[in-house]
Amino acid sequence: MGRYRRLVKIHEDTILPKEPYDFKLTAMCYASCWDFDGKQAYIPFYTSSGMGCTVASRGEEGVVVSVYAEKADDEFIESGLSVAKHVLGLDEDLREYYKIIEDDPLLGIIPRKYRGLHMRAVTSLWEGVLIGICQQNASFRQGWTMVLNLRRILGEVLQLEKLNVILNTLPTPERILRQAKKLKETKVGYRRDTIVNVAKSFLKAEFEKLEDIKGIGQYTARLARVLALRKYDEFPVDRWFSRLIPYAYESVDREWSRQKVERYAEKLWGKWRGLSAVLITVVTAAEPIQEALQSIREGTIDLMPNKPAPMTLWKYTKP
DNA sequence: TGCCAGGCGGGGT
DNA sequence: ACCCCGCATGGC
Repeated sequence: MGRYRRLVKIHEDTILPKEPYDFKLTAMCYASCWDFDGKQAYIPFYTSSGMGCTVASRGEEGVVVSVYAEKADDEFIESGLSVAKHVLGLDEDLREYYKIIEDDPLLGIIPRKYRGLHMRAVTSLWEGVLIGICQQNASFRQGWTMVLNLRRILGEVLQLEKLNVILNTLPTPERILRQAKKLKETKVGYRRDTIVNVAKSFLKAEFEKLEDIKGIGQYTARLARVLALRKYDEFPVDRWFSRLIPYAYESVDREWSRQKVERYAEKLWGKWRGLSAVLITVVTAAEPIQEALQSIREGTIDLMPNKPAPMTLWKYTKP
């Protein structure tokens, strides 16, 4: 413990993203200070022979992608480039989706004012699940505090040579189990049992669907698949959406059932509904439900408020 | 202080 | 197929 992994630069490339594409907006989406610093996006990844990290920034002709790794090995280059494409959605074609949400009362602002914003994905299903568990029965603020604690206390520490950058990754299942006692310090509370159980299941790879694992229900499983696989054809329904969707789209001031929300989302956004779920949290700044309803009512929703939100988290976290 | 919050499973009906 | 409760933590 306490040791840094030093990574050196082994490759650089420029990738042309599919338009419409805005690098900065995408890189800052749900990014902490370890994921985006205002210019560069940092994307750590694992391979069978060690750790790597891709650093991406906007260049003249496209997105400049540098691969850092523990060894100069082609395996890292391949992984680093494909992880960057996936996480930043460089090959994702949003033209059809943007047409669908053009006149959407919440999401319409994206094709109009924030064109080129894609969801920033995570690198693995495991990471998606970990993030999902931290959101269970917690506010945006508390949930992300837990995620950042997991990284700070249990994560791997990477040092990128010559960049003077140090960043913490989410812990692997192995690290969770090896240091299960330290989980207490991360303030995940009773979610600790779930996290340990899920780590074991991932290590043994002994499940067909995420929902088969105790502690993972509809919401967490769907959110994990949206974030990690860009599997957008399911809507992760929670209490927050059950209040917000009827309020924003039908002026109904009471909660809908999960099934009603799911069917309504399918009608509005079709196979893109999972993406809509994430982007609705982005445009509403993921405020607690009462405040979110108030902002909608008063027409004051703001993507980039002067407080922690999906698009501003990177400014409000400290290493 | 004593609720309450982007879930979940278990145990009741 | 429902309803209800407790679970740990932080914020107000």
